[in-house]
Amino acid sequence: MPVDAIAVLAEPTRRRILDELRLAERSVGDLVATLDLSQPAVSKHLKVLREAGFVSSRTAAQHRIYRLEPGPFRALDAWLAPYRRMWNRHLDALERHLEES
Amino acid sequence: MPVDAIAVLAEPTRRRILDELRLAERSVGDLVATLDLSQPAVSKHLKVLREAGFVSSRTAAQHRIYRLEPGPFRALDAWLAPYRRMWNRHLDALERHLEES
DNA sequence: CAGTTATATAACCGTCAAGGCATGTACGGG
DNA sequence: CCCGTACATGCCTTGACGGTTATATAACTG
Repeated sequence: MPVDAIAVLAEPTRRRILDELRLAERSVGDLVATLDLSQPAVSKHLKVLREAGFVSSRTAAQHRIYRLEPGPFRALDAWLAPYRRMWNRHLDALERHLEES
Repeated sequence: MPVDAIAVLAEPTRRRILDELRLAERSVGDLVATLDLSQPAVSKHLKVLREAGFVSSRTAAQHRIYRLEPGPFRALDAWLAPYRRMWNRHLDALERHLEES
């Protein structure tokens, strides 16, 4: 991975942007309006998200439309997988315990 | 959530600690040895992980044994869920495309 | 209970990243 | 073409965070 996907997600504002984009594509201006943040700040976060592969942009007239890209989310899911196995073991143990009682 | 679980995971050293603990419980000294980091640094990371619920500790003689706790991992998985739906839609679209060809 | 081992905390420092303002750039409309 | 709109970039300040050294606390050991 070129940049650290999890570190990118650590920023709450960036997660808010992703939540917005999960619902629909958005222009930068749209995001500025809904996030109540300065336009440069939003653009900078979008740059970080873009370089980490979380979003892509296309130019539509004088607007830039941003959309989600699934790749890094899948990478995060893959990172989580071994831990998921762990908590499934916990669940199994709990089930066995419940069956015994 | 009291603390931001994703921000806690943003630190590479903390992820290394979690990777170690995924394999087995470890004392602080064990972690210091395998991570090649000062003992205070490790203790501070463990404190952050503890307060975020990623690990718990028990006292065994003069050692403190740390172990993973699944809770925050499950929370992260839950956060990821709506995005997982998104990339599954992508997969569905890809499958339809392949069927058509 | 004095010394030693294992871990936690304190104080300090350097770095880095997020935000604001000012400015640059690109694109369209008149 | 030139102006206005939409967005990006540069610069600066500030606050949060990770690391180190030094010190405090806790628990076993003889």
